[in-house]
Amino acid sequence: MALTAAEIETLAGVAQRKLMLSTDQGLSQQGQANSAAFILTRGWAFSYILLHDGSRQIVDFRVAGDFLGLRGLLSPMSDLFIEPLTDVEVTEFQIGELLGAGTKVPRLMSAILAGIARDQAITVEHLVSIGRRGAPERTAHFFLELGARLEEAGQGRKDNYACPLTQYHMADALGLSAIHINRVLRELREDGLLTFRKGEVFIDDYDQLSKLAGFDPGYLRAKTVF
Amino acid sequence: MALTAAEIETLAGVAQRKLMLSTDQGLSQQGQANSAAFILTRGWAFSYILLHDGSRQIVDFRVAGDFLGLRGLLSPMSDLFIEPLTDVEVTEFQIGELLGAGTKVPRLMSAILAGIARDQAITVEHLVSIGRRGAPERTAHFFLELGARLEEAGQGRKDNYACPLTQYHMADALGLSAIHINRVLRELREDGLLTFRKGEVFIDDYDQLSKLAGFDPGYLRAKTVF
DNA sequence: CGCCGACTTGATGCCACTCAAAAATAGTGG
DNA sequence: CCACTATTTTTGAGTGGCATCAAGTCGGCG
Repeated sequence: MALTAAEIETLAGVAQRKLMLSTDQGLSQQGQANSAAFILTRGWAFSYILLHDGSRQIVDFRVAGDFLGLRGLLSPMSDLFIEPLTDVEVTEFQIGELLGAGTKVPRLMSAILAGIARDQAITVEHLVSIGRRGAPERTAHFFLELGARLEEAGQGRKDNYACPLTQYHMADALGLSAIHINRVLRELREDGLLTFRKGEVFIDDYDQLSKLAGFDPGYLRAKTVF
Repeated sequence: MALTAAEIETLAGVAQRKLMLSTDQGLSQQGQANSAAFILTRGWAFSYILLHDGSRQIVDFRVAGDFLGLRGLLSPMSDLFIEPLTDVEVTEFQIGELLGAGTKVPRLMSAILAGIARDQAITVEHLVSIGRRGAPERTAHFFLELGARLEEAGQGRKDNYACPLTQYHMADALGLSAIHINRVLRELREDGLLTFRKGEVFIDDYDQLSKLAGFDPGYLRAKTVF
């Protein structure tokens, strides 16, 4: 988001410490205890909600550069859990300090708000997918979004990237059953659109897939206010 | 959210002008042109996304006290439209001024962020509903949330409130067809749980309905950071 | 009175779920 | 290195929830 050197220095003054976490260490409660949040610097994580009947809705997969646990600090008793999906590296910071720095450096606050707005836009797009797109379109859209985000984060190419998800993860993110995800993936593969194999995504026909999904990456861009 | 007199005065210094709008006047583009956003002070509005195939996903219904169009200012080319559902009264403000006031009065900034976090929590809850709840549970949850929000806004009781929605609105918000919404409403009515008639909602058995929906209003509360 | 939007109901069909189980892959300890 | 187990992927069969198509009812309004 192109901060100046001075702004990055301010941010560095806030950043607290790097943490390494592995798959079994949830980090939603962790942050809430000491009102800390995180920026994910390496690996994948995901945020989800657990329903009373045991089913799970994954809200988003988080990759390098994304905030983690911001909402938990602004909303009490957040039932939104966050878990690493791979081993991850996060940098922890105090929410108060970050916002304090933001008040001193308006452009920093603007960047924070832009990040929050982007997360909101992503959630809305997921809502649209689940609410109004059929299973193949939804699945296609999912992998296109991931590709765009990963490429932006320097984690691969938008049409070919490593992806540590199981089909159960995809199912819980897309509001489908894992079995049906499997069938949809096969269909997309046989149509020469997308291949998911052994933790790697190959988008075989980017244009056709984008057209199928109605994918427009506009919502992933954020705008600074000041 | 209990601001002090001084804080409210700061807010009043920001507030620009009251506008009256009727059903046919969209207000998403309106705000973006002059980087203004709104607080809805009377009436109902709704935000939605239009898909290429003409279908519509309603993201949220907005009632008195809610922000309108905040995201459009933080995210470029927002494809999120906002429209009045009834005649509405809004107070317009400049986003820059609001945030400027926020930097001077940290508790105000905290309140703004809490509002944003609440909106995010609401969107996530809709995502969960559409992704993992069946049609009756989803519909029940919808009316319970509306009731809670309206009661908080002083617009009725959580178990009995005026509701100017058509079944088409509900369908597009809940990811169902209007026809199926109709059947679900009948079912809920016949089970003595909820009655929707002529623009008014009666929740006949609040506890049973909450249990059916798995409704927990915790996510509607926001927390101040400072 | 005639029209139009919203609501209601019935019939039919498909998309995606569930149940069931085999095959492939990964992880583990001997 | 191999046997053993757990996890993930894959496929089949049957079912059901919700969509779509079709048509009729009700109420408001010009």
